[in-house]
Amino acid sequence: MQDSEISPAERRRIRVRESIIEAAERVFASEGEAGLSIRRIADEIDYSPAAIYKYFNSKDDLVDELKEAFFGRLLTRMNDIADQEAAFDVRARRCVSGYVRIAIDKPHHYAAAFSGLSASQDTPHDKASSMENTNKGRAFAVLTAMVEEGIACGRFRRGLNPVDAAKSVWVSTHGLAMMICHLPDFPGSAMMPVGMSQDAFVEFHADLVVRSLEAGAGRPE
Amino acid sequence: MQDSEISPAERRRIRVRESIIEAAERVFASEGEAGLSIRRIADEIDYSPAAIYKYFNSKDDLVDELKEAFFGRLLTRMNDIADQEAAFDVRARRCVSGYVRIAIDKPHHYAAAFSGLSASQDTPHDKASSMENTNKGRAFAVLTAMVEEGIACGRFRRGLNPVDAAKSVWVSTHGLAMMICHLPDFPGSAMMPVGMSQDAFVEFHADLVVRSLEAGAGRPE
DNA sequence: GCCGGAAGTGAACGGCGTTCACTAATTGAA
DNA sequence: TTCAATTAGTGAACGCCGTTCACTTCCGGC
Repeated sequence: MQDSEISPAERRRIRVRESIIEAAERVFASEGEAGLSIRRIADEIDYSPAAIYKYFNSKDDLVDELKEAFFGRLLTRMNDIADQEAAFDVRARRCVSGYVRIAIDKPHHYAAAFSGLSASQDTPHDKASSMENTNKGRAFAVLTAMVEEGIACGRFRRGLNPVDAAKSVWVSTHGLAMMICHLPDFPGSAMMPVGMSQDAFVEFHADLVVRSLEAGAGRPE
Repeated sequence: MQDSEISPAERRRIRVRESIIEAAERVFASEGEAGLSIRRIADEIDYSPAAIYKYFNSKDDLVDELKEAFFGRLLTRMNDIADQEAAFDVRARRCVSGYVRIAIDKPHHYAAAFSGLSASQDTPHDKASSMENTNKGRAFAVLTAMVEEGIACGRFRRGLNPVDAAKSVWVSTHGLAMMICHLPDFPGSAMMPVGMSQDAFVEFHADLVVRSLEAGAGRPE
């Protein structure tokens, strides 16, 4: 709370640390993980490469911090959507399309955030630590709550396990996000007459994803 | 047709080329794109690194060939499923779960096959070349045909554009495949009581994906 | 037997992450 | 104010990487 508590030395340290992250973020956003090197960051902030290691243990640690920050922004967006005053169907579809739009905004970030498979490897899910404490986990919780609301209000099928259903929704949404990250002009990159615009396809897909949970006379359970 | 047409020299060349691909495939499957280096392949086949460049213009070219071969196997699998004699619903769901199972078999291959964004960058979709001629494109065509059959036989909503609907299905399937590639124990890596087994979740997701296209009294169009 | 082209090589270039011995600066205590 | 101890920052190096190039060696056609 009181800034007087922290010394000038600490303040300087924080400033430098943040300048590293800023530089990394800048390079990352424009050139992706491939274009991001310790030496490049060092150039950007006029330090020697070795200096970075006084602030981060490894490049992976640094990149992990970028990812977690990205999930933080994603979480904020998800919460914003969940808190909107709108019909349930609208909010539900916006959960999907809003999520995808974040990937469209920062494709390099999104793709990278889901690339590493180390997180659950080094600590093989020792407690319930893998989720719950991360922004990724919290964003998923927003989705689960949305599904629960849908079941409670009768829009979604009773008997659906909210966690599993939320996973399925997440996965379907993730798929579109990834596809757009890797094939930047995705709807249009497959097949001939281009079909819809990207925006229209995102809405279309969001509709289908929500539909997959809806109660209907088609077939029950 | 006649083997006598090709000279011993050509035959040797082909043998070496294939030994390179074999070695690459081996390393790739076990250690992923990160563990695959020209020097490593050279070690594996007892050649110098420079020798590889007599057979491939670049590492990217080599990797592209691995990817295309992978899509070839995926296409075979998709065709097998489409040709099965089974109720439409069963085949439709198997399209999804079978696709995902390939990603489970060869996660490194699957993830890598969708990582690069170069393919549509260098030739910015000059003709209709980006698809149609690739195994990826042909696999997608199988999916589109499946959707068309569903519409024709009344299981899927009339008015659905088959290409767009197939894209949505593909994307949802791709999402699960990717998730499993990156978080190897995916269903279970999110939230507490683990829920279903991976197999069960794949089937569950396949069902939801197919449902999203189904005709039902819920809401029309 | 000879020659041209292909196959294969070793050394090098520039870039990468990372480490380490080192200097320069800052701080807290005497 | 001075001095020791801690910290920030550096330059050079190590071992990787993809790629190139001059070079030798080998093989097939004359």
